Amino acid sequence: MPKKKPRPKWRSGCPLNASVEILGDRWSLLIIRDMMLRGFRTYKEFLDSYEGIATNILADRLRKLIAHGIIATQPDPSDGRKLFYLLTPKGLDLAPVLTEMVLWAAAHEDTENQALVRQIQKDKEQFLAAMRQRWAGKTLPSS
Amino acid sequence: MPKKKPRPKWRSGCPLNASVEILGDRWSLLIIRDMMLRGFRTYKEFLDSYEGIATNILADRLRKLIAHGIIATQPDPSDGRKLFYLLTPKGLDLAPVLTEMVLWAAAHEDTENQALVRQIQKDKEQFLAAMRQRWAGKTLPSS
DNA sequence: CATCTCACTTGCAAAAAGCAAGTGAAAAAT
DNA sequence: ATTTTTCACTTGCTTTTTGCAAGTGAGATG
Repeated sequence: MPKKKPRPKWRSGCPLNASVEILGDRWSLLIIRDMMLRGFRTYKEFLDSYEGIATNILADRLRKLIAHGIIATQPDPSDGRKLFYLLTPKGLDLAPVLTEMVLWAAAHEDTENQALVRQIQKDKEQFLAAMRQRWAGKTLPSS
Repeated sequence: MPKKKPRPKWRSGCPLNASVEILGDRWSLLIIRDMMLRGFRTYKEFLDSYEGIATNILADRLRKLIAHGIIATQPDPSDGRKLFYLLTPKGLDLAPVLTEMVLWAAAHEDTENQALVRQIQKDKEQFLAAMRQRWAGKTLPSS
């Protein structure tokens, strides 16, 4: 039988490079933020998010995040038009990355949402534990 | 007197968005990795790094990192052609971000450099402390 | 003093991002 | 029941960014 993983062929084997190739653009992490911290689940919610992603870019990023096993979809049982996008365990594991990026920007740039920032600063580990708790039993398998 | 900060005008005030606007591309964090973990300091070293950044993109990213106060330059006293690029304290503060991105990719993708990964996994805090130690007295002020 | 190295710049093609408008299936309103 | 609205997209087009190849000028090296 053929290979299961036909080599995603990264530019290099460096783990940081892999992260950058998957997440290194101006939108992917914001979509994950909206899911993880704001509880957004539908296309429309992401589209209406404050930064204003274009609809074709959103569709593309959702496709790529699904392809990378970071998010997955579930039909809304009560509305045949709607699709729920939810994190996979791999996607939830991005919480520490987002957390550190929030702390870095809060420390060095003029940003808002100081409530969240102080909560993280107060106890990072318990913030992450709470996040995992919020998502317990809600993540989806990656396809 | 005029305002010191004439509003960098982010897409939003969210700290994660600020991080993404500054670092969200396919090269910036790799340059910082090369400086932080590999001790690269010159244009040529970055240019010859494995992933193969194009020279015009490298020049552009270095300019932007300087503009954001993440790196700064210092002339080589023993060679008038050479310029040393070094991290500022703000740049060094990206260590936790890089660290978490390395751990995430190592956990979920097929990557190399398991020696580094295991070192980080064994004791993240002492890894970061060692990094700060390595850079103690070597960071530059941001212009 | 000719050649080489270093840190870039320039010009152009290709790829990606951004914008506006459109589509089809399903739900809601009339 | 039929029109209208909502939802999750797609399509077409323009602008911006990326990538590649070649070139430049100041400074070092042989």
